[in-house]
Amino acid sequence: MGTKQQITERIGSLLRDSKLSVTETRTKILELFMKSNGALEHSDFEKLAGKSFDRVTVYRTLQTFLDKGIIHKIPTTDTSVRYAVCKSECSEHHHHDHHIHFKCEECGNTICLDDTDIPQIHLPKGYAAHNVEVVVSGVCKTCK
Amino acid sequence: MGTKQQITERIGSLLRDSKLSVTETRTKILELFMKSNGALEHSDFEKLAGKSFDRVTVYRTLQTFLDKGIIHKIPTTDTSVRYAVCKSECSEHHHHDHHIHFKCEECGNTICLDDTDIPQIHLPKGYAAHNVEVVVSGVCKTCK
DNA sequence: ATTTAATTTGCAACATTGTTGCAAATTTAT
DNA sequence: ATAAATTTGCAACAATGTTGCAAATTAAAT
Repeated sequence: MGTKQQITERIGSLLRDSKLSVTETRTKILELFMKSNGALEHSDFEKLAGKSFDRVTVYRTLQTFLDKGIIHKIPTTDTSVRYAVCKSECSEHHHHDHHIHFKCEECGNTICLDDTDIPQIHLPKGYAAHNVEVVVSGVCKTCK
Repeated sequence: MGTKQQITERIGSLLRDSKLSVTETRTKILELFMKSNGALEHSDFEKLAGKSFDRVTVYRTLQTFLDKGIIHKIPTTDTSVRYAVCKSECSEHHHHDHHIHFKCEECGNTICLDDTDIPQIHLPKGYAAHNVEVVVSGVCKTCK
């Protein structure tokens, strides 16, 4: 993972690569993503960081990160929107974050399974598939 | 599909089978589900039915239908919650609504693909899968 | 068919979540 | 160091979801 210093530097590069100003809020939000080993939703930022930044700023920051391909959304069956950081190969125009997601029913954590194959889906005649989203729920490694 | 009379009768049976009172609101909401050939979200009911019933009643009715296994939720990457009617074999305790979902990027419609196989996912060691949700997006039959 | 009991509905009030405009503060470029 | 551009926080608002309770509707019992 590296020292705090190193992490901050890595986040700085990530932001500069995406042509974004390196601000305190953006750095802190990315730090929270890196610390948590799972997906985060909006309300988590308030819980994790208290009132250190404004709700509006969080919304705007997450939207910016989405636009730049730094994070991606994970489908849910409730009203919450969950986000996770993309792998380094992702960019604004080219996403390599095709992977399945796993939600643990015990700890509630959602993680990206990068090394698990995305299945081939054999659709009925006449349908064209552009994207396949898979969310598996069950019990994760650590909760077992 | 049958006459309006027949549909109303079928909905009545469905509700009675689930041990629910047959009310105007419930009947009308189920009618809307049957008419639409796709998933519906909360706001659709206000659009489709105007102010014929209260927002609160719609929320409560959808929750009741979920509890009884009459409808199920479909995962999305936004804050909306989409619902679709379950097949007849579903009940409060035993759900057979395991199927994948397809969202058309053209018409925005989400449908259940009942005859498409749910893929086997080979998870990393230590993970146990209880449920697999698949949402495919692309272009549907009619929009092609 | 009436009456009674149980359930459902609609209203009001509130809580949570997400959005927009704009001035102040911060960051980047000169 | 200064100017330009961007980002942030505040206020105000809009949309979405929840709860308690009285009135209305539905189901059950006579």
